[in-house]
Amino acid sequence: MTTTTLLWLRQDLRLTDNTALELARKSDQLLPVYIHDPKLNGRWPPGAASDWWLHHSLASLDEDLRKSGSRLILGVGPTEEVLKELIRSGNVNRVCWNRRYEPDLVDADRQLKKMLAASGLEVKTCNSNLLFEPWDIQRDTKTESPAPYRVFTAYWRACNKRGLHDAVHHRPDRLPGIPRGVPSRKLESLGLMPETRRDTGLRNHWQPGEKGAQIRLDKFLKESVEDYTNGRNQPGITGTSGISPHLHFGEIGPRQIIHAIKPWTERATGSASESTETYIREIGWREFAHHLLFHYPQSDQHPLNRRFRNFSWRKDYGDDLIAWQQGNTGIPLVDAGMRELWQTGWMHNRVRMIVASFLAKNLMIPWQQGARWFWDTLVDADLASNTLGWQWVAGCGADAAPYFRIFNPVLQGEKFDPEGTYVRRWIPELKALPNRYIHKPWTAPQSLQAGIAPYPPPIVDLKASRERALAAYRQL
DNA sequence: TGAAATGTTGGGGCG
DNA sequence: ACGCCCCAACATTTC
Repeated sequence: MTTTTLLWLRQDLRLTDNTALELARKSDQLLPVYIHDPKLNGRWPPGAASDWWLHHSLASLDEDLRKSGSRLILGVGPTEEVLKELIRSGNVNRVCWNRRYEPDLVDADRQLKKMLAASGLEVKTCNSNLLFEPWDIQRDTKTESPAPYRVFTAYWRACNKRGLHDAVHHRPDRLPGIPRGVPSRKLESLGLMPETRRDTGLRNHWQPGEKGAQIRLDKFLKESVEDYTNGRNQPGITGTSGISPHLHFGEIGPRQIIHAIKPWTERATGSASESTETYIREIGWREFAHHLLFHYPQSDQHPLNRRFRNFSWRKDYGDDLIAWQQGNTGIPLVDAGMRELWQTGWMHNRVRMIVASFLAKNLMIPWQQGARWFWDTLVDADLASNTLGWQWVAGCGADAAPYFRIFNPVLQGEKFDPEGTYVRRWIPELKALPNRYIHKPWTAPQSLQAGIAPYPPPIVDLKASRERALAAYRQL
C-alpha cells in the first residue's frame, strides 16, 4: 500500500529544520498544503502588512518546494472542509503538522486532530517553532500541581538548565512527489496583496521567505552580533537582526538561530560574549511570551494583573490616538518610530518601548489600542510577543515594568540617537534642524521653528503628562 | 530595558 | 590664608 502524507503548513513556512516535514517526507507521496481560512483568525485577523508578507512567503515556499520536486498546494475556505477535500482527492492516509500555540488556534487544532483521527487517519503533530513548549517549563510547587512562570529571569534560568537545543534537521534535497489530481488555488486568489504602492514600499525593506531569513541571519552574525548589547539600542544604525517577521512565519526556527550563533558564543570573549548571550535572551523572551499566552489565554485582551481592571484610562482620546498612529504627536522620536512602522511594517525595538510608554503613560490611552495598531501594521505581528510587550510597558503584565518607569522620549533620543540620524530619516521636515534641537523642536528659536512646518507642536506636555500618569498609577 | 529629585563632594572664584 | 558660596559632577533616593 502506498502511503500519502498531507503536510499541513501554517506558521512553519520552511524546509530546513521542519520537524513535521521530517516525519512527513518518509512517505511515498507528500502533499504540502497551506490553507487560507480567514474565519479561523477570530479577534485577530492579520493586517495588510502581515498579509503582504504571507503572500510573498508562500510564493517563496512554493519555489523552494519545486526545486525539491514538489510544490505547494493552496486551499481556501473553512479548514475542516478544505482538509477533508484534499484528503479525499489525494487519497491521503497520514497528516502531519507543527503545533501552534495561540489559544484559539490550539482549540481549533485539537478538534481537527480528533476529527481526523476518528476518520481513521494517522495524525502526527510536532514542535518546530519553539525551543520549549509552553507546558514543558513549569514551576515545581512542591505541594500543588506545576504552575506557569510569571517572572522572566526564573523562567529563563529553568530553560537554560534544560539546555537550549541546537540540533537541527538538514534541508532535504528531494521530496516525494505529490499525488495526482489534487486541485490547488492560485496564490493571487487568496487576496493577500495590497495595492502596488505599498508592495514596493515593503519590498524595499524585506525579502520574505526562507532564503531571506538566512540572508538576514548571516548578515547579522557577520556584522552586528558582536556589538549587539550596545548596537541594539541605537535606532539609527543596523544593530538588531530584524529577524522577527521571519520567525513569526516560521521561515526560520529558534533552534536554527541557536545553532548558527553557537560558533560565535564559543569564540566570543568580553563584551562580544555578553552580546551573544543578550541576543539569545531575546529568543528567550519570545519563548516566555508564548508560555504566558498559552497559560493565560485571556491576556491578549485583559491585563494579567487584576488590579488594572478598573484602571482610569482616558476615555475621550480620539484625536490623540490618531496623532500617535500617524506619527504627528510633535515628539520627534515617537513620530519617527510610528512613521517607520507605517512605511516598513517594522519598528526598532527600543523605539517600540518608547512609543508604547508614550501611549500608555503620557497619553493614558489603554494599551489594548496600541496593541491593536501594532497588530494591524507590523509585518512581525505576533500575538504572544505583542501581548507581552504591551502588558510589560503598561505595567499590568507578568514581570512588567514598574509603574514609575516612564520613558522620556527627549532624553531617550539624546542618549540613543544623539546625531538625530533616526529622527531625520523618518521625519524629513526636521532635516535642517540642528542636533541640539532635533529631539525637542519646540525649544528652538522661532526663526528655526518657522522652517519645520508642517511639523506640529507636542500634543502633550511631557512633564505634566508624566505627573498625571504617576498620580493615576499610584492609585493602584 | 527610567527619570527626576535630593544629597554629597570638591574645586575654584572671590572678598 | 581663610571662609563662604556656587555649581558641576557624581551618588542616592524616590516616584
